[in-house]
Amino acid sequence: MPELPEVETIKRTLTPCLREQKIARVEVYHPGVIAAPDPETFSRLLAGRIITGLDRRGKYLLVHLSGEYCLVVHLRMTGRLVFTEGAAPLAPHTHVVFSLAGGPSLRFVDTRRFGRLYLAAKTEVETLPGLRDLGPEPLDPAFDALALAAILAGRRRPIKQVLLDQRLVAGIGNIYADEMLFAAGIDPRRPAASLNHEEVARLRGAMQRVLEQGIANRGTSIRDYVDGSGRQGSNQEHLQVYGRTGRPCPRCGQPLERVRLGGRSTHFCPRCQV
DNA sequence: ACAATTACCTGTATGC
DNA sequence: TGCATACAGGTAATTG
Repeated sequence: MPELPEVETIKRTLTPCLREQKIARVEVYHPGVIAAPDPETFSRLLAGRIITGLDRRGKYLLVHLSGEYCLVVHLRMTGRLVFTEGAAPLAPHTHVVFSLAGGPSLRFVDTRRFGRLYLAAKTEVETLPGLRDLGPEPLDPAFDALALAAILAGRRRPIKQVLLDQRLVAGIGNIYADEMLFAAGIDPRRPAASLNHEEVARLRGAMQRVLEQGIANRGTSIRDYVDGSGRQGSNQEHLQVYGRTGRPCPRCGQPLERVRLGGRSTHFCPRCQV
């Protein structure tokens, strides 16, 4: 599922394909995926604009456009944004096609249709529902142990649920949350505020290492994720605990366990994570 | 203020 | 083979 490293990889693979390209025409095959404005206005306002650059904020992809507009995309679980040369047939579940001048296209494909697209003036991007309350970027140099400590202070919720709360930290999903807690040797069920200074510092280091490794491996492809060129990542080959229930812990050999935490499956080593 | 639950969707795996 | 069911999980809305 597209979490921070996957969206970052999509941003990096799409940027050279899309920069300075002109959107000639936009076809919406499933209006439900357009969050705002209404699909007709969405298509009309996009046609003729130049893509000036791409950005990422949490799990959101921002496509900057001429005329001070911005296309905002959230892929949720199964969404894909793929650059396609020429007139290849549409993949199943293709909901929006952005035809670029000269023949190529950018296609939004999403089997479960959870993903959403917004078109907004640049000035209102920060005020969109999902972006307004987004927490800090965990890979920002300013996100140090002190910043993490301030986020955890006073919170009795399990540490994993805090890591998944986009209002507190941006971009972490179920896979990377499990991996970073294993890397830090911390039990995902621990109340967030129960971590001592040393554990907070360790977790912060693990968060950055695990996310950087995900990016270096071009994302985790378990089911649906592919980058902007349609290629799979390789980070699934490096997962230590996610999806490995019952297999030996890579550190101590104890069988890995799975529990449900806040409705989400949570993978951990009962011996290494305390 | 916080926590738990449900809705949104469909493909895949499993059990009978 | 066919059918029912569980499960995957990001976010918003709802309920407690």
